[in-house]
Amino acid sequence: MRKRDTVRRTTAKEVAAAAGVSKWTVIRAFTPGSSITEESKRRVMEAAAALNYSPNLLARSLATNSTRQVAVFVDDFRNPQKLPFLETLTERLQAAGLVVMLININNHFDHVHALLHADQRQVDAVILFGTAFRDETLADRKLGHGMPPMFVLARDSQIEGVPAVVCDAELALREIVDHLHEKGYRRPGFMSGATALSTALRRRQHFTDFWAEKGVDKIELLSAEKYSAEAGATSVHEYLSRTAPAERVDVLMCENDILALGAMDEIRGKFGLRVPEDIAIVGFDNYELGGSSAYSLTTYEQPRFEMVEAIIGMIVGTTEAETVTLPGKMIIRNST
Amino acid sequence: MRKRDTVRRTTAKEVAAAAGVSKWTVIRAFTPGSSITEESKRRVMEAAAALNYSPNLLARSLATNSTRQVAVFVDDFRNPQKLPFLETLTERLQAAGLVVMLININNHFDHVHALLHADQRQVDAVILFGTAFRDETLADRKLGHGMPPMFVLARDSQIEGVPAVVCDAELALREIVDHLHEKGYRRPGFMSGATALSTALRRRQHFTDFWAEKGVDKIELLSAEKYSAEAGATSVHEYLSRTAPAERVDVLMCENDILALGAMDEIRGKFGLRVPEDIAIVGFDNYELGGSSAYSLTTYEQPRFEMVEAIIGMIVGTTEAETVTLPGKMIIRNST
DNA sequence: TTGTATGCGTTATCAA
DNA sequence: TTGATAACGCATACAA
Repeated sequence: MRKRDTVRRTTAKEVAAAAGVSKWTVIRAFTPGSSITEESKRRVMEAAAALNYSPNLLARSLATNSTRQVAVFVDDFRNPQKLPFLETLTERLQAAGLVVMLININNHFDHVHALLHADQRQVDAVILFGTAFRDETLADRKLGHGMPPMFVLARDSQIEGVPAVVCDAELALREIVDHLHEKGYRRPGFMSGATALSTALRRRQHFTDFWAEKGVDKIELLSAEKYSAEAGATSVHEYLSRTAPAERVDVLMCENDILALGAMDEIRGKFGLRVPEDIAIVGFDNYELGGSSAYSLTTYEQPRFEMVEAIIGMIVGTTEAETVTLPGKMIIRNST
Repeated sequence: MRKRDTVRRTTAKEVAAAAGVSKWTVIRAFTPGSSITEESKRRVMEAAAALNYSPNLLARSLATNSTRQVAVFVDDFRNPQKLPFLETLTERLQAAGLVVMLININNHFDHVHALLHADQRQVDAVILFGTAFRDETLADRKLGHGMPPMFVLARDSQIEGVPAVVCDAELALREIVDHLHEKGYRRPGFMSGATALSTALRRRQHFTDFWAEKGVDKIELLSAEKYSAEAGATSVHEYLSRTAPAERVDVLMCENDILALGAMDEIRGKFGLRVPEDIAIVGFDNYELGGSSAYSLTTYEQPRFEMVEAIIGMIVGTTEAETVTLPGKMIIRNST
């Protein structure tokens, strides 16, 4: 590992010597609200400026037992929706004096390893911001005690004592189904990404339930296995290939925008069908490109800012955190 | 700030007591290559497992003067290309035993603040992975000494002593211009995102130079100011509105895919023109969605894996790092 | 208000 | 090989 310049960081001790006070007075000058005379503070600050001193956060963390670092676990970098969320997360956390450790959860470094590692680094909190976490492994009792507080973002949490911040799926699906029904669609289909996930199952269940309320019991279920444009295309390709035109769905709801865009490409490009005349498409997330005239995708926007604020409130809050469900916004465009 | 469970992490001292050895022996058991008997190690490891001990990385960092944390500065979350790069970066850094601190550079927290902060946290290195850094401010002498080593990813570096890893722009633009010329285009345009950036200027310069070599001296220059689909659309809209059809470019090269996709939407959607028949489009980055049949965008792919490996090599390397230029790959699709 | 002693949990160095 | 002493830079508690 390359070494930083030989110049060491100046310490409180050195500033103290320069200012002619004890090092504890230097500490006080840098501790808001501590008792110190104006004169002492001024002299310390002058010496500090001259020596280019600033407190060593590492040492502070060791002494205070708080790093002001938050680990964010991500496992799904294919979903471009992650990016605006990461932007908002980092921005708001930084504003709160916290900094993000971005942890890539994958086969080589799974969430159990990651959690152990985050604990070793003494992070103040862990945000689970992925799709494919298996709740059971995190609920493992070995991990139960002494670990940093965990929170789930944009997904359900089945883990005891681990609250989540989610977009209200029931409300979202109700609005979507209402809209589709009103538009006259009657043969709905649902494409899910990861069928093993409780969040995915829940959305699908709401979709089915609300259609049932309207007297539509037959829901075509497609499974893309993953969340990518390619997976969406493959899944719809397989479906259209094996289904006679008269039997096909008239509207396909995809679990997220990326699946929807992939499906749309395949439907129009490879099969020469029209959207929404032959098959209408609905996504979820309101990814920027879905709004382009090339797609004009009807979708549902998660309340990103509110969600991020909520999870930060949980992290910096002092009271016991509880799962929060926030309403999103229906975005109707030309694909339905 | 919420406190972690009252259960404190077990320390080497406690393990030592349980195993009946001194705490230094415990440390040795966890230090590969240190001299310790098999028997001692076994007893320590047993006690450690029973007590659920693992070394505190914070304390280690303070003692060794190395945090094994790398700060990554990002200022441009609109470009989806950031996501795969972040994925590769985190994955490869983690494999090297390093972890990413993701820093959002914006108006409230500029790169000078961020650098000072990263220094306070004693990060082992800083990766500049944005578009709009102003080189001058980072070259400021106040920041010159004692700061962590800095490296620039996917952009030129004008900063003395700060090496960069970039995709070979000269090669890329040569291949692109060759391709376009071969296809018969003769009235080229270039849309840049941020005209103030040296990297942007360089690409444009190569584009102009290579066309000049082929006897084409007139290059239409568009400026989108920012890097977003919307900015690309607005820019091309303004251009087409003020330019008579006969005067228009026959091919428009955009500085990145997002600009290109935005421009393409506008050209086809609002102006009813065909791509590539009326205007051909070229992007840069090979963003996944550009490959969809809705766009089928001709573009240029940066050698992401090689670039990441190169920058990690610089970080963990012992010899003086020098700017590395790597060849990318031309991706020809139907938009040209 | 200011200075002193002690602790945070490791690593580095030396002596046994 | 093992134990002991010092150091990393700051914060907390207490005494002056």
